[in-house]
Amino acid sequence: MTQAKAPRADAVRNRKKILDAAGEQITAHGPDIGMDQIAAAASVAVGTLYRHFPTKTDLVAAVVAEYVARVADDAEATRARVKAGARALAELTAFLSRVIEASATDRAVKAAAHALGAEPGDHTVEERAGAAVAALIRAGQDDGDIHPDVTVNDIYLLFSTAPTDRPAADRARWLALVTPGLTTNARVTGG
Amino acid sequence: MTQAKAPRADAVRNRKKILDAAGEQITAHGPDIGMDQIAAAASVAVGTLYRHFPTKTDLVAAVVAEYVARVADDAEATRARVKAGARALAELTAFLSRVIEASATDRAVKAAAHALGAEPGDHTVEERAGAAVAALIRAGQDDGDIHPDVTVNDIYLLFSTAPTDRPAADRARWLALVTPGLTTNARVTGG
Amino acid sequence: MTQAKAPRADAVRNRKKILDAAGEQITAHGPDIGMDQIAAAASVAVGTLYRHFPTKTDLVAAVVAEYVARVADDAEATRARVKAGARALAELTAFLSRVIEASATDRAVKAAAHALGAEPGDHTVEERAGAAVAALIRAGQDDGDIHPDVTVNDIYLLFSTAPTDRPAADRARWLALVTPGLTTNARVTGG
Amino acid sequence: MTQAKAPRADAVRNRKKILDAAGEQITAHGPDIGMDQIAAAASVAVGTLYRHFPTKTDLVAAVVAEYVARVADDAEATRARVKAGARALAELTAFLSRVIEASATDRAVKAAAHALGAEPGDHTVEERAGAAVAALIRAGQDDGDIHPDVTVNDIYLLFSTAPTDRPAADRARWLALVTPGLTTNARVTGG
DNA sequence: TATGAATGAGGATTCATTCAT
DNA sequence: GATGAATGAATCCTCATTCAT
Repeated sequence: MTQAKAPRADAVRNRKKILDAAGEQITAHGPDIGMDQIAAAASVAVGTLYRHFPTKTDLVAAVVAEYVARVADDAEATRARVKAGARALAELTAFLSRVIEASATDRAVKAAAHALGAEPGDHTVEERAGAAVAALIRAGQDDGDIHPDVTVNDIYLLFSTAPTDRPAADRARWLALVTPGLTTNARVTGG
Repeated sequence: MTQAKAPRADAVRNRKKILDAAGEQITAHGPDIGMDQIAAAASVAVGTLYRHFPTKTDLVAAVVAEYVARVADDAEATRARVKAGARALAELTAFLSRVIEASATDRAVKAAAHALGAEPGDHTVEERAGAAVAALIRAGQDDGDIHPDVTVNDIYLLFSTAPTDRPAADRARWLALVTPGLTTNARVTGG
Repeated sequence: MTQAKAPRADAVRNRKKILDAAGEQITAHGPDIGMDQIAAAASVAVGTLYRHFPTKTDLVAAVVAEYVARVADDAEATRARVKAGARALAELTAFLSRVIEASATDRAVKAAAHALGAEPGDHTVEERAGAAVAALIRAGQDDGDIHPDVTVNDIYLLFSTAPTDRPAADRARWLALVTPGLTTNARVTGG
Repeated sequence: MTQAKAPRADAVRNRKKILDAAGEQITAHGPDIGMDQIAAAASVAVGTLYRHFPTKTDLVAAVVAEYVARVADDAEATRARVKAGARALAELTAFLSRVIEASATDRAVKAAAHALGAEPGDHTVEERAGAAVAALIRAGQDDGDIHPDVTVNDIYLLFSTAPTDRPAADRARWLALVTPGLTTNARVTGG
């Protein structure tokens, strides 16, 4: 009913600046980076930072949310490609790989979130990603490539345990070790 | 003649108390737990704590070292069993499982170590574990159970990414997902 | 247009309060006085104190600098008087006396500075004082009152060895003992 | 009446070791050196150190006392030489110089004593030094070399303000500046 | 609304001193 | 008597958060 609070052009701009700076700083210096330093990196005063995010926890949660949103976008794009005919297993693997690479950049963000007990604020985004990944899995299972037991939670489990802070070679090897567990004939007892 | 410098009885006891308390507290409250709190949990004064470990980093390193030593012991016992005729793959998997279960207790300790840049002091222990694991792998490869590409580093990679802070069900599922990558017929292209 | 960044009024006031309190506290209780106590004496929180002076060393250095500045002012005023016709030797002696009296208040500050290895930040002030004193000496030498060998360093040497922590009578006696060394016919062998 | 507590050979030896070590350590690292470190330098345990000196203050006082005793010895030797015919003023000056040189070594000891509010324990020694110096002064006054106003306290005043922590050149210059104040024709008005 | 100064609890660490062995 | 481990108050400093301008 009330008007949607007109311009706020700079407020929006500030929010973005802060979010970016926070991501960079946490990535670069770990979760113990100070709020003052984040503010400085964003060329804002601490007060402004606190106006946008009442708590450090809130800020970190927002950074994580942004990251999750990117993952969700990627997941949906991947699903679209599969719908258009791409092989599901290959796409899923590539998706996993991409996410891990991205995480390697955002390194400590997860740690920060965990350390602060930050709760993901926006469940919508997660559901979006979840739906897309579920579709990918189902497609792969229909192809007969992905093991029937595999669920979305398995993918999350792998995400959350990926060696994002290790060198690229380790990350690649890890993906290679982990992929068989998703495929049809990967069961040990299958031999 | 050979009494080893009389009165170290309580010092030894204290060292143990501190190490245990540190493990518990870090596990329970993360790496940012205060030294005072660890001291209190060990029923010691901070000074005592600092007499045994000159730095928080040193303390955490010691906790990690203790944990690593236990893993090394387990690895050697496992190797012994295999030498005595047990099937290598099954033993290795069980070993992995056991280590992860134990880690679940020590939860944040690794994180603390990493956050503080703690260096493992005693490389001997690591080598001990490494040798035992290498022997296990070789035995499994001789059995034709373990994939020829698998190395000790792979095992470490899995260790370090295990979801130690997740519920038991997740840990079990993770192990199931990851095992195929170690076995002979786990190659995707094998189908 | 040219307002100099509005609201520094209280910051300035606080800086002054801190500097004063620090001087008093160090004077009264020596260099080992705690930062918390200085803060309390200044009616400020420790944080404020650290915002103004990032280190105890910095704070002490600032206190010393303030003191040096006052000395420099006095030196210049004295030179001005001499330029206007006053007798140089008498003025120099009086100046020495005044500085020592002032020092008696600032007592342990020098010790604190030394103990903390505080470096004087503002060499300008020292040069200002040095120039003024040099002029005084030269004038006195032109008068034939001050011994030709006397240099600015001699004055500094006397400053730094003045018994600032002794009762007034001692300080006066010390000045009397030391003055002959500066005058023309003070050479022992001159007799 | 009771026997004088027989041997204690090692106790005596320990006391000496501690005193020496304390002197060295305080000289080298200032008054804030730890008791543990002094104990280590003396190759004793802290407990032993505390058996001999119940308090850090006591220890420092003892170190100072030892130093004062050496000065007293020198003073008496000097008086003896004057009694045997040496010129009093020259001897007094040389004595002053020697004491300052020695002090330069013991540097921070005085500071330590002051910082801890250490009271000189053995007034006998001081009286011994005082008597000798008084005799020297009187002899010089009888010679007509030393100004009639000069007292023992003046000498103490100079002692206590000597630039013991400055380079040798400064110490020499200081002595030159200060000597005229002690001699007969040092009065300004004498010209 | 943005700014940045102020707050003050909390953290790691030190060190004189005590006390069990 | 000697030893050295234990104690714990005290110190310097940091940092999330509040609030006056």
